[in-house]
Amino acid sequence: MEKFQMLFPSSSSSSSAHHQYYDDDHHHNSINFLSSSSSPPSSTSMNDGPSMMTMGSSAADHDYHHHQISTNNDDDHHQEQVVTVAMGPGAADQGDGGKKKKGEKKVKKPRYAFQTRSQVDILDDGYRWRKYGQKAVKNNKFPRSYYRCTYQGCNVKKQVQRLTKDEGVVVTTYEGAHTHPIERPSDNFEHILNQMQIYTPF
DNA sequence: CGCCTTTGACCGGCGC
DNA sequence: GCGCCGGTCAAAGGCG
Repeated sequence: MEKFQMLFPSSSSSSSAHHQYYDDDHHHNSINFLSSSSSPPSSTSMNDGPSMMTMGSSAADHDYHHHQISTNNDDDHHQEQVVTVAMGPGAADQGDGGKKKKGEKKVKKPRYAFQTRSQVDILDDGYRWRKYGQKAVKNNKFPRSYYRCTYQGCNVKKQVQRLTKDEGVVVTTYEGAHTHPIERPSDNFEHILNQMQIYTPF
């Protein structure tokens, strides 16, 4: 998959983005915002990379944690304000997303990944998610969780995984884009997500 | 009672 | 062809 590093619009200068990342597989027009020298992308394949995150609803409500976006690269810096975003070609999901009906070729769906520093795995983005799986990940002691948006007709999926090396870092990978309004207004994390979508060439 | 998590089984792709 | 591996299904139970 392709990965890009993007700096969240923390407010001020967004101009200094020079991309040092590249997209692995397919280069489609995507965005890479990189700020400051961040580390190299997750070195290897997706094994250590993406994980699933939950944006669940009820669980996270009671106690909020502030998640700050940061970069991790399991090596050096784990406290930058950079987000790694993987973006693919536009859309993806809904029409055939991952499921192929007879004779259809599988289509790669774009994935959007970012890392956050948070004590809880579950970030609430305002959508409702239902967990449908959990698997152990190689090289990681923490399992990866798989979630799906419960909105009817919305096939957006999400994965969340915590890094072994830096327990404070949670990697969230989204697959597809929501085509319906957010069900529950939450904190401004939602806005960040929205901006990501704006940047996306859909 | 409805919605959600849990968990092992299952499946398709890929490498050997 | 077999086994690994990442991803998904579905039954059963939990919780508000």
